[in-house]
Amino acid sequence: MTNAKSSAPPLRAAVDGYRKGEETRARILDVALTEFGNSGFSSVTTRQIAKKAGVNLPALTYYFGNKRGLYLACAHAIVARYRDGLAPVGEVYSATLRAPLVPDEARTLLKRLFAELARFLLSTAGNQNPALFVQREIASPGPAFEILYAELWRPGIELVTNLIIQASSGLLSEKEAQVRAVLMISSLTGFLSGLPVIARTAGKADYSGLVIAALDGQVEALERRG
Amino acid sequence: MTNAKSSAPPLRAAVDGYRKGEETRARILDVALTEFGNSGFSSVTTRQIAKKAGVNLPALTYYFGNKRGLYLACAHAIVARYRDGLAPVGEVYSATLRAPLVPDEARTLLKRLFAELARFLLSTAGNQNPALFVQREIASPGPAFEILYAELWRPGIELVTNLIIQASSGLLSEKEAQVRAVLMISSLTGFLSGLPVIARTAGKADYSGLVIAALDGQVEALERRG
DNA sequence: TAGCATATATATCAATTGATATAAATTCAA
DNA sequence: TTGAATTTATATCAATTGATATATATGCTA
Repeated sequence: MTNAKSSAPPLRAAVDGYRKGEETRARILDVALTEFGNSGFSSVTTRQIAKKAGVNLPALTYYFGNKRGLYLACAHAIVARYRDGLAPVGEVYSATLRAPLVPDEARTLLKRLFAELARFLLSTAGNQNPALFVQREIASPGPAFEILYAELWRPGIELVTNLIIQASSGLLSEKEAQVRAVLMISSLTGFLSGLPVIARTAGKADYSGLVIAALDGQVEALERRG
Repeated sequence: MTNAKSSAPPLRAAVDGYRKGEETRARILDVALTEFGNSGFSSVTTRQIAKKAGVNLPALTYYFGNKRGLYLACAHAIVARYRDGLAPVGEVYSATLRAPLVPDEARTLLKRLFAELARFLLSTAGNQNPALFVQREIASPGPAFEILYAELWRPGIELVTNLIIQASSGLLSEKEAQVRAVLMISSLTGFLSGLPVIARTAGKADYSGLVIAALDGQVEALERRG
């Protein structure tokens, strides 16, 4: 006996037969991703989301249980989106685990990693900014903190820290490398936050090239032996 | 005729005779700074603030008009705090205006500026994080956006951009320099957001030295002629 | 096409929240 | 000390918000 009430499905899973339902589910999630990402959990009302998604209020409950559930679904979607978007650099991760790297290899991997990350974050369409969502949740922990911390933030920092240590041929301590890792990643997400504001004065150009160049410079600037 | 109701002062200004009032006003502002800074405008309720400040609800209205007014007062307080905290580097600002700088001078000034900024931001007591407040407001504009943008963000970016251009002896374009400026400043504020999370695994040590060293490295890495 | 699971819509509830009317208490100067 | 200005407290309002009970419509399969 798992559930007393077997009528009225408590939650709609992401996979099912009925096509229509999955579409509206996706539409709601899409809007929620945008709204929560831009304004945060408590600034957004369920009615706003329902309206923008073209559904009525109980639909949110029907598909996601409650507001918190919808927020968590967004977090999971973001994690998945990162995994997809950064699949090309999956090799980087495994490479660092395989064996110690020559410093120059580590630098190359770092550059590739940040280039891919910058491209991914700067290209996400529909003014959905997954990085902003994550940043907000890290800065002031909400319902989705644990997921995003465990699935994205911590592994990301660890990977970059590890690569930085190897790029410096051990010149940098774990702590020093960690500080640099956080600074570099933060610079990217912070840049994204500032982008709409920058676009006020400067044009709304494509910044990925400039950002990648700057990050390359930072990698190059890491302490090296000799 | 400025005001129909001359009874019941519509807002308590910051300066007045009555001592007690100014104290509670300051206490409310102090709590608001912490709460808004940590959680943002709409996550914080006026009751929370009133309770933590040891006053009752109408006190907020009495001193600040409404929630928005209190939030704006926080923004102004933050601007003032920045001005005070960064007074030592006021010279930097005037120096860049005086005359063109030799690249090495610009680098020195940049390092000093970031060192002071890092020290200031990493040392603000009472878990009040002015940078987080500003960052949030820039990332998703709220009632205090215009103030913080005009008084802090824009001038800060412009100053750093200007210094970076001079440090690179004109090798970097305005846009390239601006990207680097945003990245560097963002890295610092982003680091602050992540600090509580970092302190989870690593200790809650004093990071200002490490951060300043890393930022120095970034300044040193700026393109230079020859 | 019959019938049941799925999906959408209406109306409404209870709690929270920002705000105010109003009264009591306190402070300070003459 | 008196008295007016200032400050604090009580009680309450109206709007918003998340959530649900309930009814209707739609889609899929046998």
